[in-house]
Amino acid sequence: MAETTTLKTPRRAVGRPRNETTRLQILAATLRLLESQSVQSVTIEGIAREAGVGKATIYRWWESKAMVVIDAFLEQHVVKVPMPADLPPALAIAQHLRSLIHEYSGWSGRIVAQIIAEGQSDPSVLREFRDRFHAGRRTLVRESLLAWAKASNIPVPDNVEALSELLYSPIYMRLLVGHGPLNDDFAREHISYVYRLLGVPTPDWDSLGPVPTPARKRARRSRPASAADAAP
Amino acid sequence: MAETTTLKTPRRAVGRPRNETTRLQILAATLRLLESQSVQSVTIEGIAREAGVGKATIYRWWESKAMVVIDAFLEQHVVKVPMPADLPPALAIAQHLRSLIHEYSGWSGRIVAQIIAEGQSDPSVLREFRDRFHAGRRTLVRESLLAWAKASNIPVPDNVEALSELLYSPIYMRLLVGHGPLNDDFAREHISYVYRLLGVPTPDWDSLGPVPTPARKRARRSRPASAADAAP
Amino acid sequence: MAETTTLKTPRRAVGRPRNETTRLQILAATLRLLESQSVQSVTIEGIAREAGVGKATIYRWWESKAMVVIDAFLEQHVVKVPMPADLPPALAIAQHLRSLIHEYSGWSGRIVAQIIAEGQSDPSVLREFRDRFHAGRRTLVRESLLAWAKASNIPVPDNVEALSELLYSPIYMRLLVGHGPLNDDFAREHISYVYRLLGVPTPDWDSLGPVPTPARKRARRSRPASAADAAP
Amino acid sequence: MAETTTLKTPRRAVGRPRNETTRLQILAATLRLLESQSVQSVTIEGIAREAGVGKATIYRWWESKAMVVIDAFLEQHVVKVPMPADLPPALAIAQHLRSLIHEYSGWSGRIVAQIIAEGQSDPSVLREFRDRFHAGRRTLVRESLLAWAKASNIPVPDNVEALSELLYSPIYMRLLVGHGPLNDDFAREHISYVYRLLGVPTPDWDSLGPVPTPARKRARRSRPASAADAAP
DNA sequence: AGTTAATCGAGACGGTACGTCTAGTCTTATT
DNA sequence: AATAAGACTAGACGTACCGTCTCGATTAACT
Repeated sequence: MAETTTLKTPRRAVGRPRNETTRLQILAATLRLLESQSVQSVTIEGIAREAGVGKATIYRWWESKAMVVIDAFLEQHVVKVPMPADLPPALAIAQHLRSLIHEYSGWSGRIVAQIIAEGQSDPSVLREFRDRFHAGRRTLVRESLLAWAKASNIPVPDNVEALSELLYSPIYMRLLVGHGPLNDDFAREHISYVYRLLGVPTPDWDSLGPVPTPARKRARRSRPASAADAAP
Repeated sequence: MAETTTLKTPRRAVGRPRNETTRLQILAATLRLLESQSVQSVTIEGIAREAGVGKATIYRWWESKAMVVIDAFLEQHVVKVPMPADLPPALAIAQHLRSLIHEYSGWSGRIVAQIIAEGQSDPSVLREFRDRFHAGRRTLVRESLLAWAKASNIPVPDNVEALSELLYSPIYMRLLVGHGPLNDDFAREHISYVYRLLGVPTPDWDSLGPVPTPARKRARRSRPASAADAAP
Repeated sequence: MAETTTLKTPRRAVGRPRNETTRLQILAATLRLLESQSVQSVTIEGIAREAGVGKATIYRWWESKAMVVIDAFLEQHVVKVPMPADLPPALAIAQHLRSLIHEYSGWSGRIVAQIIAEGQSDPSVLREFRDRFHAGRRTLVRESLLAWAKASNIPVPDNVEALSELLYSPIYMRLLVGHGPLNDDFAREHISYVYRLLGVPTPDWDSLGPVPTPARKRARRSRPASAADAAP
Repeated sequence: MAETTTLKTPRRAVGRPRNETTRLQILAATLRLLESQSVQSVTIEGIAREAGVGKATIYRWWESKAMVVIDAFLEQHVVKVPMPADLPPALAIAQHLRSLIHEYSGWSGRIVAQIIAEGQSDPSVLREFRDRFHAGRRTLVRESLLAWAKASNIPVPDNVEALSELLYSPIYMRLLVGHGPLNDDFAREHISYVYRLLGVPTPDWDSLGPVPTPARKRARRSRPASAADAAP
């Protein structure tokens, strides 16, 4: 990404240095706009206006609107969906997926979906999405799956990604195609079926406790655009 | 929607009737543009120009650019990915998925992905996509799965859609997130793992024959925008 | 004009004859629109809509919007500003001019001004205006002036039109340029000065009675556009 | 103390300053178009195209097409019709009117007429016309008339404007209504009749010399629309 | 009574302009 | 240098009319 490179190179900071406040204003303004608009309908002009910043400043540091959105989203999205460390792999993964589904059912899901959407006509956005959203999560899950495979004898494929994909894809497909809701019923149905296929007992849903809603700061006041509104 | 006007109703047909040629010109022009541009970068103005048609004519019959694209795509997409009727369910489904993966690896996939992308900021587009692309396919697969379940004793879930989703989602996710290629290796890997989980022998890949490439009319001359360009 | 020609030629009235009601509907609709809009902002489309009539019907019988407006205006403008017949020429002319000024100070004046305005980019409109509005009035005044010249010995020019123009022009100029109001003070000032120059006693204003406001049917509800709103 | 200096200059001049070249391009393009089209048929889009300028730039600085036309016209109309300073009032006024008639008989007249026409549906245009075309001229004539009145004993009215109007109006009425030509014969006829009424000897026409055609830069190549094409 | 020709409503259609908006780039003054 | 402000070209937006053009349905006068 753009502004993260500055640290690496001990650049001779000639001239006025970059104003960090400005960067934060831009990201904050972007989030503010995303509370009530879709990524598509947000414009760089609009962000500049909202942030009280020159358009050129945005163009200088980000190569596209979607990149600003990604930065803005990650800036506040500190509460990433974690992989519970204190549970056995089977439960940890189940809980993780459940949290993800819950997370994606709201504002965050809309943003993620719209970032992927932007990526369909801009490969660099999609790459950025993969690198900064996806890669980490994927690694996390792979490790959990490998641990699980070592502990039990579930039929893991040669390429463990195939199983990972089996677990993840239905969530993303619902997020993007909206052919069904992203709720706890779906979570249970999906997870327990896969576990059944794996020959593993369905985790006791209630013992997992409530969906960990870790202090959502950003209320989804008026959802942006709202695409995938469920379906029969 | 536009041209789906119920023919059964003996419409008053007052005023000058719609010109079918014009409709076809618009759809043809749209396809022509989509060969070299992304859906996002195609404009209604551009379609009108290419088709030699007034903008208002497009606005009169379609409520958004994406709707035109959907119509245009379906108009030529006569070669839908079929469900082979002469094969046993297990093989038919495998072959069907394989065809779909192949189909989505090219121009069609890019268009479908970009339609879904448009849908992220316009619910009606997503709905239209589901109704006209997805619903039919889904029904087809469900019936095949039910036939299969009756014939063998694979562990079908209560809701057969859960299995359907397991089969389909990884394809759509690759299409949209681009974390991996949509090629025959993926097809084999994905299908054989799910079949293994279902306790069914992996279909003999070679006996399925080559991917049925049924007379592709529309060559993907210069791919539109190209999003999900593989990944590490 | 269009529909007046039919009478001359004993045209082979084959086919469906023209519908007189339609013609009246169009003219009535036009007047209705002119009560709240300027001639410029009235459209043929709008007239057709208001009259519940096909656009082509208007195009068939009138060659431009302005022609419709002229017809519509004259249709109701039966109460033309008359030349009082029972008064001596000096008084008749004074009274006539006074009436005209009063007439032009309201809705009628706005319409006349806007017809002349349309005429600036369409010679045929201006010609029509002259033939149907102006010619009659001009003749009337010429005759009165000649009668007056014969009766008294006012210094009439070789071309009596020059005097006519002196009397009329200031009214039209105020109507069109709006550098001053069109009210009774102006009428008095203007007429008495010209009469003074002619060596004729100023007519006794009060003896002329009130401005003859002959049963204005058409209230100027909301004036169209209103241009010449007086000035210092 | 310090901030008083900043307040001195009212010109904030923040942001990129206006490009004067652009302004001139727009006005030049407007004049170029007006050589072959009527004001009505000129469009802002057309001006932008001709000037090689964005539409928004025009909308930023002018509130209507007519305003651009007024600016463009005045930009080149440096050769205003002057009031000869070296002649006695009677002759100066005669010469001035004669020049004006000559001026208005061509391209300039058409433009002025069409600006007034635009003013009939847009009060601000008419106001602008009065302020920038008319006011100066009016003042000039009033002063000449007052000087004349002081020098001789012509019957000037209480309000000197009434006489001014008598001299000017016939010219404007011919310009706008086109019931007669704007040529030297008309000039002579009109002026000599008014002078006769004023009890002043008709100026010796030939001694006035030819109509001062002061280096017309702008040839009227193909007249715009041509409205008031004389009349019987 | 049937034929014929024109009228009329409705509205589709290719154009064109509207006035607004945003994309990116560029210019100036300020910090 | 970096920044805010904003001018600038370019071009799409969606709407409104233009004037022309089908349609189908009427409506008389003339076969």
